[in-house]
Amino acid sequence: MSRARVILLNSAIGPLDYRVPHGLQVEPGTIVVAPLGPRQLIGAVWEPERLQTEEVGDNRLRPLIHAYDLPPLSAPLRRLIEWTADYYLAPLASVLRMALPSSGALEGARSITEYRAIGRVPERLTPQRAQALERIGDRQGLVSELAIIGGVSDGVIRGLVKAGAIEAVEVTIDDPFPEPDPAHGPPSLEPAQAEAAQELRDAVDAGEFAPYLLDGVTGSGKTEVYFEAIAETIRREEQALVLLPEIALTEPFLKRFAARFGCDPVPWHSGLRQSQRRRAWRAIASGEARVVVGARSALFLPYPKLGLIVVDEAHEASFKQEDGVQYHARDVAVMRAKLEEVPVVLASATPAIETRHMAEIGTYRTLKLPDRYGGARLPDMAALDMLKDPPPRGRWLAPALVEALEDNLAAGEQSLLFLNRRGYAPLTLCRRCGFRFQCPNCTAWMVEHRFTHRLACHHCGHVMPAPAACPECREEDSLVACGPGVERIADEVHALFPEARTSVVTSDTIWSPAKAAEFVARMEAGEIDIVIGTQLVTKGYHFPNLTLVGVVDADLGLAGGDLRAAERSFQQIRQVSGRAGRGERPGRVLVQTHDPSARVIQALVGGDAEGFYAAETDARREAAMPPFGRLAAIIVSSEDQSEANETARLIGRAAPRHDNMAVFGPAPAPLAMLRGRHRQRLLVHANRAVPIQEIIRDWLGRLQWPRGVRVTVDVDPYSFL
DNA sequence: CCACACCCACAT
DNA sequence: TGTGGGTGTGGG
Repeated sequence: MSRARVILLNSAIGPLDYRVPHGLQVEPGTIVVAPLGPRQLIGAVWEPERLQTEEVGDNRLRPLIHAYDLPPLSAPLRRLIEWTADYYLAPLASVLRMALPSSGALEGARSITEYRAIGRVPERLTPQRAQALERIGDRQGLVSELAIIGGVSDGVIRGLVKAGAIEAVEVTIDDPFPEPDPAHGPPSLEPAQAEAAQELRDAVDAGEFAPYLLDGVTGSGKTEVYFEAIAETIRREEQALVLLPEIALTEPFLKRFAARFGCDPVPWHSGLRQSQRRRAWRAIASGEARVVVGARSALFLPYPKLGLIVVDEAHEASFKQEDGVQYHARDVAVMRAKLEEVPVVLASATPAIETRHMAEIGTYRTLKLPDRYGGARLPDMAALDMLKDPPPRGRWLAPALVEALEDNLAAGEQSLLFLNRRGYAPLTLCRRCGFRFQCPNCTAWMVEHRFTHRLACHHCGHVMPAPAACPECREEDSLVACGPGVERIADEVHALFPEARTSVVTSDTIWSPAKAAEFVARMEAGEIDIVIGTQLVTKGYHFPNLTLVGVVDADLGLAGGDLRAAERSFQQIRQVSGRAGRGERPGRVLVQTHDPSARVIQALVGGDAEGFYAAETDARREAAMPPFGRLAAIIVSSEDQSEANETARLIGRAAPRHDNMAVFGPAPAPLAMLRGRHRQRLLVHANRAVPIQEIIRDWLGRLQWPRGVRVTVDVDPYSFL
């Protein structure tokens, strides 16, 4: 009897064995439907020797219900799914789910039935029938369409179908994607670019695992370089995958892609509609989709002929998934490239310390683009001391920055103010009784959004109408906004320059590629003088007339003091600075800070990236922090605070002792309550050589806790909330 | 995870 | 005796 071991799309149960009924063809990777109790679940057939299960006798096996007529998940993808589940301590089913589309796409491509005459005259040729056949000729369409063309009723057409004069044709409505043309818009590359492009083309041709760090300052033309590797991949009729950190970035990418290759690539992101998702998934799985550009989730799709992976803006923290399977797309991309035996390019102007380290020890090859493209110069940077030369009370822009904005307006050039804080004000309090608006579900203040007249929690999405009176002391007009958000800066700009045309760019205003496109178009048409934006505007965009960048609060990212705070601030301010002076006119960057002597600020202003990175890297090495050591966070959460605390203590007490490993906590997580759940955290810190996944799996696997308590492990955590 | 059996508390 | 909610368990 033929058996199959199946991973079901149900993260609570392990692999199960099924009987393969006669006539069903399955092999590892085949996507199947299997019965589970009274239900039917989708799953994937796996190599039995790679999965442990309790042995079950033949007599207890139920038969598989269906095998989809789709290419099986390839062996490299199966290994990637296993590796990801293993490394990030996630259920196999959860990782498998990322490789499969929602069930709709598994059914055949959507099709409709059209009809056309086959040129045979029916036995009974009535005048109506003759007229219809005459007029229809060799045209094809729905019954109703043919009836209109033929000038007859639907019934006549149906009669002709029955009489065998017209036949049914199944037509898929999933149009094929256009083929990008590598010869469409050949680039003009500068010598350093051409050299890097050649090396990448060679790597694509070699068809081996080869990780690259493509390191070039903002505006140095990294995209053009990896486009040449993509062109080579297309020529070889293989597939290329480009990962971008946010969908807001796809817009400028798509434009440049279309200019180079004559059409759009296949997009993959969370904003796709069901039908688009199905069409894209099927095109990818069939190999028809040549170039896919997507968010992290595109990484697990079943490319049958993958030839190249590019991770653009590879330093971006948003590549780390923070819910569900907490994987880092940059790292998984490298692993996929290794398993698929293809090159992978990590492109960044501000590579992460982890990535730089891999390059330094020679694991990654570095391709450096030292200069800006077309002779454009990096912007001049200066720090503004907010203690020495502060803005007036209730304002946030220092006089020197206001002056610079004024000059830029007069010169007809565009400016950008960067503040990584959405909304109007991060905190609202009552002047009379001191009441502060807190989220009922989270340890967080409610953020005022003046555009929508609401208070919102940025962690759980809880909203309330902006109140007129204090809910505590009932005093009216006693509520004051504390601190600035981008909306408040926009207000200040309006007050200072009533004639200036402004645009606030945050995830509240740019929530779709279409919105991003609209913003880009308005910028390029010169319809915006001053952009006020969050980190959404720090990357990817290229506006030649943008010559001034003001960083409203350079100290913001340094608060909290987590492992990567300084690095992140440096990257963010560097990236946003990179928006200035990308055309012929030079750019200028003014950085507002309360501590101009801070290392980050000094490095930014002095342009000493190398010195900054060297110092940060030394500090990490000293403290045995990543990449020199390993971290994992264990988050225990429950709606019941004492259950969460109890379980966290239980886990803490059971902590195994190992050389070169330490367990800290439990302690309340920095976000002690999130979405109504109380959270405790333990932190595991170990030497690089310690197999922490294995240790944590054993450790937690021995313990039990009440239902309702969730224990999640974040391997290589990025967020320390 | 989901469906279902089981048990107990409380209403009828 | 009936019903509903909480709890525990099996699912191949």
